[in-house]
Amino acid sequence: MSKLDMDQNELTIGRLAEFANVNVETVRYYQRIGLVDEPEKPEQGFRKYPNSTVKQIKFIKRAQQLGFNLQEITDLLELGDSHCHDVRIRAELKRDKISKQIKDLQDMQTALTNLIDTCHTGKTEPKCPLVESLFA
Amino acid sequence: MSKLDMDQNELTIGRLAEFANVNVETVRYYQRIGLVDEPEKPEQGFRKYPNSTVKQIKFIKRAQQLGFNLQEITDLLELGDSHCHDVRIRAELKRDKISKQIKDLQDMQTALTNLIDTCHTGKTEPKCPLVESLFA
DNA sequence: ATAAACTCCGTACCCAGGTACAGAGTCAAG
DNA sequence: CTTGACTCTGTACCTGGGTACGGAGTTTAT
Repeated sequence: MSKLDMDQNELTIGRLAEFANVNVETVRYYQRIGLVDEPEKPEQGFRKYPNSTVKQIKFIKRAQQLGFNLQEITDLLELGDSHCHDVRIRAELKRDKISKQIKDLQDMQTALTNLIDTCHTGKTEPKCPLVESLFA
Repeated sequence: MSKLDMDQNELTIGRLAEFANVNVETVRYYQRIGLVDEPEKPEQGFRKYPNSTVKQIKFIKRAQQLGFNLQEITDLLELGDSHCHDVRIRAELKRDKISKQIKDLQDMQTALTNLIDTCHTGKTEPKCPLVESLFA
């Protein structure tokens, strides 16, 4: 095993960030809030990060895309491998929350569409019926 | 017209906030960002707000519920009565944005549901398949 | 051996949309 | 005429998810 191979498993923060497609400052931020472990600082030189941290950050980013916030992701990671049932419960809760968000947005959409229709009817009104109906 | 009637049309900030169902600090905040006009401070006593400000704040709150942010609401109010066509365009743009948000959330929902199904298949796995598949 | 590039550390700042609070002035009721 | 409730003003703080920066120290390439 060459020194180069070792290096790929012992990343500096810059390379870690590069592989994980995040900013270096983001990694430090995740460490600050306890979402990612910070390796001990060696006597000599810079901190070394294992390859697994790349995966962990990618996990975080995927979970964010699913609508989990960082606190929820922290909780998920703390649950870890052991409490599969709890993880599923959380995923289901999140799915339900998303359903509600969708419903709210659909209501907004409907209301907006109604307003826009109002606006279409009165062509050259002195006052915009859309604004008027929001005021009413 | 009694003095009491006058008072109802000349509100203090506290009564304004009460009628508009917002916090006094929120009114001040809206004034700070130029969303609501701040009346001149009289030589003697406190500022007086016209009843129309109540309507204006309620408009803001309704528009927020439709997904407009305060900057967009500022723009809408500046357009005022005159440019009905522009108002309609903005409403349509907002509606389109909401459509996209709904689509994104539906994608999240699908992804979460798939993960939850994965979780159901492996009953008593040593590692949670849901977490594993997020890591993969 | 030196310069560029990187890391470390602490702290400050960004966004939106407010909320909180201190200290002073003012108003209204009893 | 005093007491309690309200207003005014300025400034600081909050949440979430980062980003920026300054002045070290360290490493790597030439």
